[in-house]
Amino acid sequence: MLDLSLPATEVAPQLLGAVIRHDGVGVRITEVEAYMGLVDPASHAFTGPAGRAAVMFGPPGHLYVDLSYGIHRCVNVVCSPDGQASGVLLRAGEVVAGQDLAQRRRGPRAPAGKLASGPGNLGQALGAALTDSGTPLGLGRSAGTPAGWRLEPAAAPVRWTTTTRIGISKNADAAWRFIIPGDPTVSGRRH
DNA sequence: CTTACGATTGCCT
DNA sequence: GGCAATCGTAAGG
Repeated sequence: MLDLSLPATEVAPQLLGAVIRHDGVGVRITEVEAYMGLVDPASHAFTGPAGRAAVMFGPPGHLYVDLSYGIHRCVNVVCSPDGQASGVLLRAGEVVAGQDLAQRRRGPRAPAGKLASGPGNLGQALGAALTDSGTPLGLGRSAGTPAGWRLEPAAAPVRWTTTTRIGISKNADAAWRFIIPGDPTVSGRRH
């Protein structure tokens, strides 16, 4: 049973194999990272609830979308109870619905099998915008609502392993990256 | 108000 | 393997 009010390090492995859907595209998640708020210098919430990180301190089950390097939209799932901040960054996945739309968003040169590999690419494939930050994430299999954000928990637990996180300089030793080993859509180093 | 800096990507050598 | 692109924040004057 998926409980987003748990700390991100607990939630992260449970998101592997889950499917996130938005605006016509569905992605089966294969790579995530946990960010632990006030106790994690690498987290955007490390400096407190001001500014962009405010949503991270809000209730769990909402989105936190961040602009990276001026270009890329990174999609996070807010975890921990209201008032506490932690979140799971979705880094990569396999497009399982809306292939054509995802390909159009990523451009004709993007490899068809890696439309959502890498945090920026995943955000682009899903059509994530900065204004989606703070949006509630619908939980469970979509009954009929085609629009909006939905998260379908994994049907069965998947095998996973941990590594250190990618592209950060602070708290770089924490093994808070979770991947499905051997999956071809995982970005960057595979261990 | 001004400046420096990324939870990255893709093109170049 | 190296590096430029690009813009919302956060930090500093």
